Amino acid sequence: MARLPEYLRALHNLAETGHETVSSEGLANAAGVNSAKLRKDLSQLGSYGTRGVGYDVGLLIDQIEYVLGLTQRRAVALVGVGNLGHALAGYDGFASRGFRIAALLDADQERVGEEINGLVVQHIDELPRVAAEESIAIGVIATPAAAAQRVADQLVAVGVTSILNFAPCVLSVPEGVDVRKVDLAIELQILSFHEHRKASLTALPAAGGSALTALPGGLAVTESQEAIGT
Amino acid sequence: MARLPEYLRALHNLAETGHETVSSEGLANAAGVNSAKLRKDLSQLGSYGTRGVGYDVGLLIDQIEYVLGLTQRRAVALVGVGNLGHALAGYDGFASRGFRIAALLDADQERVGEEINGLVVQHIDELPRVAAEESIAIGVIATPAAAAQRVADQLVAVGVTSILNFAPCVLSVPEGVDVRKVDLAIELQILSFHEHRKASLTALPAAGGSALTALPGGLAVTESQEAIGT
DNA sequence: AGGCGCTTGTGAAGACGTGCACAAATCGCG
DNA sequence: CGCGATTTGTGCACGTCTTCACAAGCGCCT
Ligand SMILES: NC(=O)c1ccc[n+]([C@@H]2O[C@H](COP(=O)([O-])OP(=O)(O)OC[C@H]3O[C@@H](n4cnc5c(N)ncnc54)[C@H](O)[C@@H]3O)[C@@H](O)[C@H]2O)c1
Ligand SMILES: NC(=O)c1ccc[n+]([C@@H]2O[C@H](COP(=O)([O-])OP(=O)(O)OC[C@H]3O[C@@H](n4cnc5c(N)ncnc54)[C@H](O)[C@@H]3O)[C@@H](O)[C@H]2O)c1
Repeated sequence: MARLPEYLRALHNLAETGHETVSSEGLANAAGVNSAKLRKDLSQLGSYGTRGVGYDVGLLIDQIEYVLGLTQRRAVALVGVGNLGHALAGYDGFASRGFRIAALLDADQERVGEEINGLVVQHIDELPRVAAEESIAIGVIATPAAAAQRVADQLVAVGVTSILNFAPCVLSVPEGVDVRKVDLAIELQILSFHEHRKASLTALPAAGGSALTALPGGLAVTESQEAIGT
Repeated sequence: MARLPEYLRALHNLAETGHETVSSEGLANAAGVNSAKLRKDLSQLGSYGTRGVGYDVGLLIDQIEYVLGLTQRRAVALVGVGNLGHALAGYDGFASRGFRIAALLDADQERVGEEINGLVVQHIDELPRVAAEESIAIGVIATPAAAAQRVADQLVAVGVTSILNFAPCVLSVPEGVDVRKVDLAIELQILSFHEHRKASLTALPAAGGSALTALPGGLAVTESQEAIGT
């Protein structure tokens, strides 16, 4: 389930604020989901809370971290140390959430040798050696779109089976390799769509427009968070 | 539909490579989705292709851009010009996809006055004035999680109804305000989950483990892209 | 003009996710 | 020890999304 990491983050927050147990409703609130959904997710997971009491925060954290495979600190290789790559390399949120940036790689000789956050940028051709030394589990692509497919192929070639792609393009990978994409422009465009929809609704409260102007009203967008509490 | 932006990007690619028309199958491939799904999405949209030929690329781009509300170049305010904020401010992919970064805001006096990409960082207290001047449509939050809710409140107070949040926390906003969240650690954790699942499957090909080790096999994660072609 | 191949648009079936509502279980307290 | 308050786990129904499959439509070639 894609919501498990969200629960995990909320649980860590709760643990830091001293809570030892939490009810499904409390955790659901903290994670921004329905309590029934949360209970169903957690029951799928096999972990058990105590009826009448709730869930043991520490136990649940361990359970979720186990299922997510976070018991081992996975090594991440970051390819493309440009504008975005720098920000990612300097981000401490990875380390605190179960990951270790094990290598920074770039094709630009100008960048090779640069040190960021205690790591030295290496040339992309070093990838096979680095992968062997560090047993890279996840590859992050932060290169321009034109280079992304090639980098993906290189990552796959050295045995990486999970890729996080920031370049705005679709990657072709062999079966068994997982790709997740983050595209900021797409996120903005989805927001823009909602803006447009909202504008159309207020401007034309009682239908009337052409098929085109009336259209945006009925479309749905998933994965969004709208209007949670106040 | 959340897939429209993906189609749009693929269409722009096709337009640049000289294609004038495209079949649903061709576009579906380029966007990494099923062709039937794509046709259904496009028919929902009301735009029409020509049977036996396909879709007119230029026309379809116009249609989708209209529905997404990209005919007007929306103004974006970026709050939190730190590690990540710098990368975003320096990113040219926004401008080319229908957006204009209209303001950079930060609470740190040290950062106020700094110029990035032709824009000067202003103090967050200037937000009301900036919003009035630039008619901000979308707010991007790139501050630490602890400040995110406060910033969101400030954005809402000046009339922003769409927020893109990079801070790892859930935001409470009034009804009618849309929030989308991007959390890189969550993306990595989902990949880690898949790694774990794959490892469990190869290690225990014929069941046998405890309930816990057997569990990761049956869980699904949406929004991912797995094994598309080769 | 007619037929043929190709492509769209869509009906229907199935899979999937969501949320309600309630029984079962546990704890605390009298 | 028993009862009530509380909370989990889940059966069920409903709506949505996905995919297949095919009829209808269009253009081209003869
Ligand atoms: N900067 C952002 O905020 C941002 C936001 C969203 C998406 N993106 C996307 O992220 C990607 C990177 O953006 P950026 O702003 O950092 O670009 P950038 O040009 O600053 O950095 C790209 C880096 O990749 C390196 N590179 C190029 N080809 C390579 C190869 N074959 N192997 C290894 N390294 C290679 C370059 O040397 C450069 O250092 C782009 O696809 C962009 O669309 C960036
Ligand atoms: N750097 C990354 O690659 C990365 C990746 C994923 C998520 N994030 C998240 O993005 C956020 C920012 O990360 P960062 O690395 O840029 O942090 P950062 O500390 O480098 O930058 C945060 C900036 O926000 C400013 N700020 C703080 N409070 C503010 C307020 N109330 N109003 C306006 N500005 C305020 C600070 O002055 C600072 O400039 C964090 O929540 C982080 O978890 C960052």
